[in-house]
Amino acid sequence: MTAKTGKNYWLMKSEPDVFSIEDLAKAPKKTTHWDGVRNYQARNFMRDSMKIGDMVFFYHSNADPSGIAGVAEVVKEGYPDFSAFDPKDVHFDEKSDSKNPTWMMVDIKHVETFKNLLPLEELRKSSALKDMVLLQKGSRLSVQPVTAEQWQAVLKLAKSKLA
DNA sequence: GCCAACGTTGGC
DNA sequence: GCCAACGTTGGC
Repeated sequence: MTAKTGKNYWLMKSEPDVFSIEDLAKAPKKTTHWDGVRNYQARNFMRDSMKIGDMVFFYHSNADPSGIAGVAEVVKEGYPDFSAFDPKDVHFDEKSDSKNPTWMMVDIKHVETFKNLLPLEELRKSSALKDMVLLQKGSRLSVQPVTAEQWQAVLKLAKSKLA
C-alpha cells in the first residue's frame, strides 16, 4: 500500500481516558511507544510501512465527542512491542515469543494539538474525506493509512475551526 | 449501557 | 476449510 518514496500519512486511534493527546504532549520528549496493538493489519502497517518523518493524526475514540485531536510524527520505526512479553501487562500475549515477536510498535512524537477537536460528525460532512478508512462503515482499524489529499483536507478543516 | 460489525478461535 | 461462538471495538 505504501511502496513509494516520500512521506506517508496515518491515523492512530486512542481512547483519551487511557491515553490522550494531552498525555502525549506531556510525555518525556513528547514521545511514546504505541504499544498494545493486537490486530494484524494494524501491526503490518507499523512493522512494514511507517517510516521516520511520516505524519499521524491522533484520533480520540470512545470519547465525547470522538474525533481528530491533533498531529504527531513517527520518530522510531517498527520494533517489538515488549508489553506482549509481560504477564502483568493488560496487553500480555502468551503466544508472542520474544525471540520471534508477534507484535510490533512504533514511537510517535507530539507535533500539534488542534485548538478545537475535529469531531467525527464534521469529518463525515466533508466530501473530500468520504473515502477515509476511518469513515467506512464498520471500520475499526486502529492504525490506518490516510492519503495526502485527505491529510490536506483534514488540516484545512481544522484551520477553518480556529475562527 | 446497548449493540452492530468485526476479528479470532476452535470443533468438526 | 467451514462456520458458530465468542470477545472486542467504538459510535451512539
